[in-house]
Amino acid sequence: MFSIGELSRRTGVKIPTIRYYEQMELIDAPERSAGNQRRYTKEGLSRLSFIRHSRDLGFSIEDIKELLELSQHPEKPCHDAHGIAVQHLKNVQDRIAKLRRLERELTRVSKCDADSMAECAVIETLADHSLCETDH
Amino acid sequence: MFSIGELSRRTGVKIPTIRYYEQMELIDAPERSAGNQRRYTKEGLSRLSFIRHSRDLGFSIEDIKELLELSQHPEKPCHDAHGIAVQHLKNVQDRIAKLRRLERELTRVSKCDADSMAECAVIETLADHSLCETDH
DNA sequence: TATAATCCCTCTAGTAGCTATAGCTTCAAG
DNA sequence: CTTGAAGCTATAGCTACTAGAGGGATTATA
Repeated sequence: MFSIGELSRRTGVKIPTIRYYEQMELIDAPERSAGNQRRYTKEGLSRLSFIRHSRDLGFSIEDIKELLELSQHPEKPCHDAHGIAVQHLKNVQDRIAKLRRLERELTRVSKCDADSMAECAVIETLADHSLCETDH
Repeated sequence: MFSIGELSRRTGVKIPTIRYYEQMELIDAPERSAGNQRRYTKEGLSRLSFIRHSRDLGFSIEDIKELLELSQHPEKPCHDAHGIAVQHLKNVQDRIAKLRRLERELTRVSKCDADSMAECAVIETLADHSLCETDH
C-alpha cells in the first residue's frame, strides 16, 4: 500500500495527472486511508505504468482505455490491440510527413540575409503564399 | 467591403475562427453594417491571409502577433522576425526527431504475429518498458 | 412589397491532456 | 504535541479552435 506521492515517484506520473486519470476512469478509484487519502496496491502501480508507457508512445487516453480493456482478456485474439497500434503508427507517420514539408519550407524561409523588414524573406513569404515552393 | 462569409471564402479561414482571431486581437475589429454585421476591407483580407499562411506553417498565435507587429515596421532590422522563424524551425525539427523515435518503436511493436493477447507484443511492450529498444 | 433562403449576430460550452491555484485536512517524525 | 510535508477537493486556465442555441439581417425571387 502506498500513497499517491510514492506512486508518482515510482511511475514518473505527476500527482495531479494521476488524479486526472482516475477522473477519466483510466484507473480505478483506489481504497482510502482513515483520513481519506488514496492508498494504492501493486496492481495500481502496474496499471499506471502501462498507461505511462502508452502515453510516452503517444497513444490517446481513449486508445489506452481500449488497450487496457483488451489486455484484461488474455484469451482473446490480439487483432484489435494490433489494429490500434498500427493505426497509431500511421498517424505518427502522417505527422512526420507533414512536419517534414514544414521543415523544408521553414528552412528555405529562414535563409534570409536582408537587413530590414522591408525585404525580409520571412515576412514576405508569410504575406504571400505564392512565394512558397511546397504545399501546405 | 465584404462580409465575413466572403472573407472566409477568400482566405480559407472558417467564420468562427475569424471571430476568434478578432477576440484574440490578431485582427482589428472591422467596421459594421447598419445591421451590425462585420464589413472587411482589402487590408483585413491581406492581414488574415498572412495569419492563415503563418498558421499553416505552424506558428503560434503569439508568434504571429509578434510577426505582424514586426511587419508593420519595414525600416526595422529583420533580426527578430528571423529569430522567430529559426526558433520555430528548431521546434519542428525536435518534433520530427521525437516522432521518428516513436515510429521506430511502434513499427517494432506492431510486428506481432501472436494469436492471443497473452503473447501479444503490443500489450507486452506497453506493460513493460524494459522491452523497448529506444528511449522515449 | 412580401416572403423565403441564406447569412450573420452573441454567448456559452466543449475538445485533449493536463497544470495551477486556493483553502483546507492528514500524516509522520521528533 | 507540534510542526512541516503531503494530501484532499473544487475550480479555472492552457491552445486553437469548433459546435450549438436562439435569435436578427440581407438578398433574391415571386
